Amino acid sequence: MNSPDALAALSALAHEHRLAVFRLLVQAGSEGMAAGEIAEAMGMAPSSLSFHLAHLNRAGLIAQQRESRSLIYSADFARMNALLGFLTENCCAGRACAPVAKPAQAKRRKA
Amino acid sequence: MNSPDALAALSALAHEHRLAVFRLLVQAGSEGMAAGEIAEAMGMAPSSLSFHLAHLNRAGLIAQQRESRSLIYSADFARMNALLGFLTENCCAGRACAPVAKPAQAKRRKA
DNA sequence: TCGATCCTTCGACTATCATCGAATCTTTGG
DNA sequence: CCAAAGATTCGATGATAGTCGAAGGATCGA
Repeated sequence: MNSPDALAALSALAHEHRLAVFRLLVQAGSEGMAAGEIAEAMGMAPSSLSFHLAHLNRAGLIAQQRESRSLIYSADFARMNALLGFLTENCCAGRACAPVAKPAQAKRRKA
Repeated sequence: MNSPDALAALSALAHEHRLAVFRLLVQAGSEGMAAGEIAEAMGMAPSSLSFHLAHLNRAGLIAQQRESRSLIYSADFARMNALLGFLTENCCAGRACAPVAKPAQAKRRKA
């Protein structure tokens, strides 16, 4: 992942409602959720939610798929993983900034 | 790290200039950099930079330390690590963010 | 085809962010 | 104490984000 993409992803997650929506979709798993379900769960106006979903979608963090009259949204785990990779590489400079890192254990890790 | 803190950190990093500043400080390591040096490296007005540094500081991502007339800023790796931990835990739902997701079951309400 | 459902787009409004010069604060050397 | 250096805070301005009702596009059942 490059800087502009990471920036887009960060910007998408850097909002209370969008972060909550994304976490909801993460919990929903690969099955995803319909826009209406999300709106109800979040208690927000459909048009407002749509705005945020579009934002997350542009950043590539969620995918959209039509199923009958409903639009199903689901989290893109690969994209999220790529973001974590970018942050680890570029914002930790090879230091012990690994996600869920064990205490600094130099080279050999004992299981 | 909790949601509000993660949100503050994400919001701080979700800006082109601030992300660049943070990466610069990460490269600078524990030694840090003076505000003036950063401003010159970034090519931005001192007051603008100060605005962004304050933002990063509020989010806990950087630390401030006076050294004579200069103010030295340095990246807080522990904080960054905490952010990565939050994202991994809360935005990957223990799936280790694997591109290959888990079992799918299609049991959705029809329209 | 028609009406209902589901969702997005549009339009207008408000709130917050980003920028930068000028003024201000802190520290230092003499 | 005074002047200079290094940064921040203030103030004004332009730009962007977020909200939500109303209107419009897509799909389905009958």
